[in-house]
Amino acid sequence: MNIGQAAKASGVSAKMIRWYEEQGLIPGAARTEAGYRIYRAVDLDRLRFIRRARDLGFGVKQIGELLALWQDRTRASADVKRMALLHVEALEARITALREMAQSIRHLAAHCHGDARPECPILDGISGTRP
Amino acid sequence: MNIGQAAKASGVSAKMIRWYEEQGLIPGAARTEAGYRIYRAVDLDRLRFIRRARDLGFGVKQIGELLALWQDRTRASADVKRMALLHVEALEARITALREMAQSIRHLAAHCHGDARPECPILDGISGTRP
DNA sequence: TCTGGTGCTTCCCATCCTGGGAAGGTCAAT
DNA sequence: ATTGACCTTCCCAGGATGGGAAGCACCAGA
Repeated sequence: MNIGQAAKASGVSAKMIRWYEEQGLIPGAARTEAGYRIYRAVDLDRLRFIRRARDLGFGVKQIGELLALWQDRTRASADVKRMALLHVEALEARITALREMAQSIRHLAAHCHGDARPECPILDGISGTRP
Repeated sequence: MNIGQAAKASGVSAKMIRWYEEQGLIPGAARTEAGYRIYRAVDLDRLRFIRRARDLGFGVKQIGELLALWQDRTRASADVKRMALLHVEALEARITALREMAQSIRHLAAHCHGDARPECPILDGISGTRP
């Protein structure tokens, strides 16, 4: 299977497959004589794992750790759970930050007429004219 | 006022001040004969504006637009409000995505014993073993 | 006046993940 | 044999920030 087919089958673009290989997230693929990368079904499992982990917001480094845990038949589920919950906390921190931004802007916007007049509490708020 | 003092007074690091200048967000500062950038009080206003806008999650391009609106005494407040609410929507989209990630992980983790045993629904979920 | 410490300058690198595109080689079907 | 789709590597971009190096400028104290 060529990289393009592996990309379609796994949902990871060919570009990203090459990049994950470069980052050490997947082992260097076998090559044909012409230099084409060759993938087998088992490689697709790993790619799909990576894609799902990415969809869950894990970073490359964490995905590496998850892959190691996945391959380690003797790992304790506690190790995985700890990683997962730490990641949830990180996500929640980002959510909180974004929510505060949105709330601040909504607050400013609530006082803005939003008509043809130039007076604008939003710009006043950002500029500090109206603290 | 040197760039270091402007940085302290505005809350924008010297590095970022240079970068904003390069990006066209602030006009090229005047220079001493030795090449040092010179800032005046009015420049600080602009820097503080940028910092607050950044704190609200606006990107460089949007901050440029906000600055233009800020300087334009004849703009309609509706224009500003539209931008602000669009940005709120963008923030909410990101929040939603992050919340879905966190929720998915929490769901997987809820079924994970988190003890010394190797069985782990989290890894099963990511790998697709347990769809 | 010399000197040391601090601050300024530019330039490069790294992050984190993704995509675009160029130049050139390969494969398979016509 | 030609063509079109696919592969290879390499470079570039983004968006915002920080680290650090090499070299020059400034100021206070001896």
